[in-house]
Amino acid sequence: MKPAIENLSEYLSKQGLKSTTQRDIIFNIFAEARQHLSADELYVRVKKINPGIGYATIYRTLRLLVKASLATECRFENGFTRFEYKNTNTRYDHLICTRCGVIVEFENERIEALQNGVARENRFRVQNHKLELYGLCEKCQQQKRKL
Amino acid sequence: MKPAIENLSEYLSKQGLKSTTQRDIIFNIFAEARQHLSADELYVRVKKINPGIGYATIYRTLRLLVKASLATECRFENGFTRFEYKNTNTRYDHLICTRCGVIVEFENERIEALQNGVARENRFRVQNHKLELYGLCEKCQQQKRKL
DNA sequence: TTCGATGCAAAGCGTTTGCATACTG
DNA sequence: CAGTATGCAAACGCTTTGCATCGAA
Repeated sequence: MKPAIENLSEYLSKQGLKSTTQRDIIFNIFAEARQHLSADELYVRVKKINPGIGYATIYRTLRLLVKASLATECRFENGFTRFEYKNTNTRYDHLICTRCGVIVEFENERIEALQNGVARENRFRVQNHKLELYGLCEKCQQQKRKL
Repeated sequence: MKPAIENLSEYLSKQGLKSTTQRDIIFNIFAEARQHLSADELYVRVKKINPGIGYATIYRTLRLLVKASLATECRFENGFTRFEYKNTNTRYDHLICTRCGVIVEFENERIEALQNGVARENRFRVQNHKLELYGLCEKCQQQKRKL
């Protein structure tokens, strides 16, 4: 895992890439959201600020952010893909409610230690991992009981 | 988790659905493969036995198998989707080589116990989970060293 | 004989790309 | 000024669907 570069322009100048209004807008909205966004959700929000920005730029910028380690792409079950702003507080494991879609991040170092053990037994060198627990959040459990 | 129905015709008759040559061929090839197959890989294999079968039938049958709890759909990172034959030996956790794509299944009850603990703390009721460790398998680590 | 299942082709969806234009460094 | 970034629309890959026909019960 490379350390995240905290700001975009640093990455851009290091790579000889250009800083543009669009990239700034997209990155700011994305970073401020502090939640998992789909490309489309991001597009809608960006449009409100600058309606001229196209879908392609959203996707291109998201890929750029992933390369810059400023974002992570998560493909959940049911086909939905979300992007997540990545900073030092980002957790890589998720609880996902299959009813309302709420996502809770968590981290558990004992689980991670066991994962590393499993990898070692299989002579794998782990680069990254993904742990997702699908189920019902508290609210949805209650609502389901009422039905 | 519902218990897997070991054979397809049992499920079909229970649901008032029809048993067809196509479903039999697809299911047999799928079950015999005993490995993760993409819809396309399955299609190619099925074509060899009965070239008349169309893509749509593959997809429709796969969805049927998932409903029947005879298959699981796994969406891995990098966008590839695989279907996995589900029987009592099926493990739900995977080690995935990011270089050659090999998939190793594993199971670790200590990890699962910790997962349940995390869910409980967050008042989630877990329905199913997904644990994927991405990295390099032994062979690919060695090959990379040579380059 | 009825109603589900099939094959084909077309549509759908989310994402990527080619190209001419606009802008940054 | 050179070369990257943009917006648009078209292309893309994978999956689903509409429809006429076929076949199992």
